[in-house]
Amino acid sequence: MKISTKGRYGLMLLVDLAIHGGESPISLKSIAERQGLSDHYLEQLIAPLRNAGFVRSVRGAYGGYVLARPATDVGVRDVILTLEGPLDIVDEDFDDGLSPLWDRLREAVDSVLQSVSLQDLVEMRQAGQGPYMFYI
Amino acid sequence: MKISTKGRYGLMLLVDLAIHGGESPISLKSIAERQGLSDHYLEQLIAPLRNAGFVRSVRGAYGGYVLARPATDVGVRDVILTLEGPLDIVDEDFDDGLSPLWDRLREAVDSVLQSVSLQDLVEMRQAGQGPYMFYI
DNA sequence: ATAAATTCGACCATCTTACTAGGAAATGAG
DNA sequence: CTCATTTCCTAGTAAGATGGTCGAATTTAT
Repeated sequence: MKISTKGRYGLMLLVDLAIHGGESPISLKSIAERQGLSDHYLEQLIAPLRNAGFVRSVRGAYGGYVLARPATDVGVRDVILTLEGPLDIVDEDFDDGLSPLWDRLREAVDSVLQSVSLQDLVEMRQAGQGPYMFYI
Repeated sequence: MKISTKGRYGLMLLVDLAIHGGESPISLKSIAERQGLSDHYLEQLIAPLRNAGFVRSVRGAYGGYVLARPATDVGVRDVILTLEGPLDIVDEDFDDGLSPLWDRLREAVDSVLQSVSLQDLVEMRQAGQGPYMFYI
């Protein structure tokens, strides 16, 4: 019952693009260095994000990636869905007679993810890095 | 991001015990037949449930298992926790700066599971098997 | 041309899942 | 006592997912 590093790296990737990105594209290498990740692995994660239209790519020297839409218009649920596949809590094709329970769980998760945008994550990260950080 | 068959079989097991169980113990074999599962596999699932005190076992001929507590006193969250381990949405030992998001997700899942008892599952199953079943 | 990038396809080690197999130990019925 | 029944315990295992690595082809700014 987990969200794997696929989804997490993917979100970190987009957050980094939102923070450091502007007009000109940003290379995966620079993102990987900033976030301490493997740039070769990030390639595999950004491919579906590109296909799904979250980012645009610019090939060649000084190329890289740019957010295709403003961070406020990118839903975390859609990103997770793209990288992790359908967020079924249980395997659908096996009936245990408890589907109302699994439905309620899925709705609960869905509702949280639905309510958060990429911009929210940006602010979340910046709050975490700020000089006045407290754990309440 | 799933609850595996471990947790689901475990819940089916306890629901079956709650429905068909009374004074005398019920054998895993009979449960396995009713639910269409492998009795040998169920053994492995009921072991932790026994250790956690959800069921009592009676060895020997005409032995089996009995619910240790009334179904209303058994929380679904505790059962899942016993069978699936901590229901962390993400791996804790890797900081992506997004912990508030993961915390909210865990709380949402926790709150749903917390609110459901084994007795609720019994009624859920019986409603699903009744003659007047509608999908709203 | 050359260096910096993306893109593409193959490969691999480790872990989890969902089992199966076999037997030892306990216990009630006859 | 003995035997069938049932729990209890330890291994093993096939398939899939996870989390990568590696090498090479392609594109493009300078």
